[in-house]
Amino acid sequence: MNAEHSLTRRQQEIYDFLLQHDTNFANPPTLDELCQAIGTKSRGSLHKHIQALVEAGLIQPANGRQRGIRLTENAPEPNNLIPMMGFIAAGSPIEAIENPEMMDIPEVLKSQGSCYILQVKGESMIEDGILDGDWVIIERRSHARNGEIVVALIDGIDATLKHIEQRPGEIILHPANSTMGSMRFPSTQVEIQGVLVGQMRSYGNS
Amino acid sequence: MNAEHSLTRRQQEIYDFLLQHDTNFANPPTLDELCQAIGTKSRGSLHKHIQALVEAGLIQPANGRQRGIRLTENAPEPNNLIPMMGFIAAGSPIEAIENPEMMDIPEVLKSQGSCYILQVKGESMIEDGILDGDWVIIERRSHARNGEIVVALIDGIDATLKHIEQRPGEIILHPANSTMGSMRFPSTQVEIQGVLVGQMRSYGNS
DNA sequence: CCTAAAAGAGAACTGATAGAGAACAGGAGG
DNA sequence: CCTCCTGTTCTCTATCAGTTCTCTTTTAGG
Repeated sequence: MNAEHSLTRRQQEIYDFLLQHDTNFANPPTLDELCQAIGTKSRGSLHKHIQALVEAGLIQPANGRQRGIRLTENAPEPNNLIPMMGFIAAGSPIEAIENPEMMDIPEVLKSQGSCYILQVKGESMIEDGILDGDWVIIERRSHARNGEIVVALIDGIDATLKHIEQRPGEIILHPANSTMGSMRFPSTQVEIQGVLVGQMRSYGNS
Repeated sequence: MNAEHSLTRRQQEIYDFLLQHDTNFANPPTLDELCQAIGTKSRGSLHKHIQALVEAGLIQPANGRQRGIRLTENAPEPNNLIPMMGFIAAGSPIEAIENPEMMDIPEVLKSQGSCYILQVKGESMIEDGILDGDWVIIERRSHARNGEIVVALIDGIDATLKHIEQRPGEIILHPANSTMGSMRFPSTQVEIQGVLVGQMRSYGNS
């Protein structure tokens, strides 16, 4: 976005310290604490460096109310908002929602890639602890490793959530429900739409 | 309407004290008692902090009749950040974490009340789709309806996640694992610490 | 050697937080 | 009635943290 604001020696030093401090302590350091840690006696001088880092977008500008020097990354959750796209049931098209609601997802439940949410209908994955009504977080991907749980599109119409087993020329989809059988298709007939990376369930608030 | 919901250092300190006091004593503390506990000499100053906490919705506004500083029933956590408090395994104390990490939870996974997160160890609830390593969101509550899944504290030591069945004078805890049996205790021996309201699982990033 | 950028020291200012203490109101109880 | 307890409101300071400023020292490059 902006020009390459290369950091000076001291700026880099301060930024590194903040990164380290961030992982070790709950509260961001104050200017005075920074002075002591970095080894300088003047708040004023240090503040000049802080300003440079703020302009570089690495540090959150002070807000009056909140104290401490805090990195931009952890303060306002950037956007972990991912869309709730619809419902998925074994053997029917994904029931899309016209106006996707965004949900704020904790970091650990999503992957690096582009994700979306589907709500599960049916019990085909019940033995893996995926129940009717659960939300699943899907990473948009067209390939998967064997054994992963994928959203598979069959004949361009039916979408289903299953374990995948890819063999030469064919793809086998395994449910996690001993009352159901596996399904076998020519590779050309199945398209991987995404891979399961997270799951959520709400109790009682229906 | 809403102020910045971030508490100041002192406000947090006072709120923490009240939470702790709440679990140890029957009656809420008076302003003077609070002064002594927190370590300040002025009721007036302390009252300013109390007002801030009232505005944040964490403390009940005074009602004339009732004396004492009392917490709001089911006070909401400020924003949607709720703390990851530790691990829960059937039949051992909750393994607390010294520095609770906050997780940003989607609205649907939590309840109105004060919540926290535990990570499940073991397979005692596997048939309800609660697997080893899952995160569960617990609402702080001391009562439950029969059939709900609760965090139950047995003899003040062992914590466990089970279905609860309350009968006159006794409490039965049911696992969701057909290889395990139910456990039966006198009511006095079991304390409900919270009720399961949500659940999360991460695939593959482990 | 000279110059400009980077870094440091220190003083002064601003606003938010915090504490002390005085004064007031309203109920409980002797 | 008066007095204690408790919550409330108020003013006056003190302290802390971030900001801004000026002046000097160090460092790097031509």
